[in-house]
Amino acid sequence: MKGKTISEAVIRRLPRYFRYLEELAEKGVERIPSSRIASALRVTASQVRQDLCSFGGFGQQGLGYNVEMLKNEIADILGLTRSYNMIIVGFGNVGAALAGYMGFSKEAFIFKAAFDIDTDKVVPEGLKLYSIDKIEDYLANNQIDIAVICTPKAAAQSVAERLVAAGITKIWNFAPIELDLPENITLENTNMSASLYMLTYSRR
Amino acid sequence: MKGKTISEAVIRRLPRYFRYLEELAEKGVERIPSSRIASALRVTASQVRQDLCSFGGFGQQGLGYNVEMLKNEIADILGLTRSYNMIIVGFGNVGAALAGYMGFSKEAFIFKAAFDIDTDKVVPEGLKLYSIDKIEDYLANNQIDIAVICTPKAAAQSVAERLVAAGITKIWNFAPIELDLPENITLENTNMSASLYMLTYSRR
DNA sequence: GAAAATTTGTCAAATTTTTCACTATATTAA
DNA sequence: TTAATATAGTGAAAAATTTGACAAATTTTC
Repeated sequence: MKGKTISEAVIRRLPRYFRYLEELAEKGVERIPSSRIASALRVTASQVRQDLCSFGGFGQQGLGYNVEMLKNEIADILGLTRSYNMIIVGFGNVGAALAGYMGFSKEAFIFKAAFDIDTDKVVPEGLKLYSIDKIEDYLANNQIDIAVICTPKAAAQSVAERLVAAGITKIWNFAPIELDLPENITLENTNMSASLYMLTYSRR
Repeated sequence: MKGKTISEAVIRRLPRYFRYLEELAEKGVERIPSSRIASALRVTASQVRQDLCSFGGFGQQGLGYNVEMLKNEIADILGLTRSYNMIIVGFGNVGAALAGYMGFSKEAFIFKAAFDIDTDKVVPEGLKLYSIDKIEDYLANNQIDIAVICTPKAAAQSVAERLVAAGITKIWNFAPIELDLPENITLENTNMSASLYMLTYSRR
């Protein structure tokens, strides 16, 4: 299926493949068959092959896939080969957790600054904390790719509007509210509850 | 479509409907048409109607849906009308963020205890912190519905196995690793990176 | 070196999901 | 009271996704 555009469904699975391949690479695994990827991720081997084939087919019949090669290919598709400057707005528990989170690569995602009402909070080495009033100033003088909203629900919409007005086009929202923003803004919501509800919902 | 089983795709959207309906209810909105739900959630009105209809059709032609009624119905489907006792294993940034998170209803989800190597950490009022060695003891004496894993990557698999051995069947995993657990364990992964990667991936 | 085993790539079928188009019902305005 | 408007429910078409099956390529075994 080379040359075709990669479908939404495939893209959504890429982060999982990527993370698993990172794990394998760390362990020094060099090659892996689709069947093992499948069982680790609880999907079918056919799906893994179909997915991987949709952007090129890097496997080798009889052998499996080259872990390093596949990992790099996926990183490239996901845009992880460059770096992104980020700011966090609202430095409460969630903001602090993100700033300290070890799950994403430190090279690709650079937390430049955090903004909060309380500027006396303790922040990790290297991160600067400013008053939330300074957002516009800061954005006028610094090139920022992604803004993360971790404010309480009540503040989220107005903060989002200010960010957009200041030129931000990619927003990662952790506030538990549906933001109403222009179509051209790329908005990703991380609804922590959603995943939890899948545990309380009992299938069948 | 009454009577039919609710499809996977619909279930995954229910938490979003639910959160939006909570918002509306808070604002005192009594009725809402599918078209408004659709634009708020950036989906089509047709999909909203189809989804809601799949578990009963609580709307009224010409009028829209009753917010309170719909919210309760979804809460019921998602299993949010009872409460769940939870423990957090690994009380770092992420564990602390969850314990303090305001996004999910405090009635339904009760954080009973946290476990960490360092028992001197500060925990919120009402939550007890134990040494991670005490997990088995604790689970033998307390009825717990859901365990949340927030340990570093390296500890996650072994912690998960201990939880399963101690009788836990529902695990919410925040550690950035694919856990390998028996089929009968309900496992939900929250991969914080996944959502972020959707921002760095540029469509088209 | 031949046979057996492994494993990908890929086509096509099966299934699921989404969208469309229209009917029925309710409300509002004239 | 009637016409216009708004809106849910629903069957069916369309689109997207997943699964199954198998040929082709490669490695391993004997």
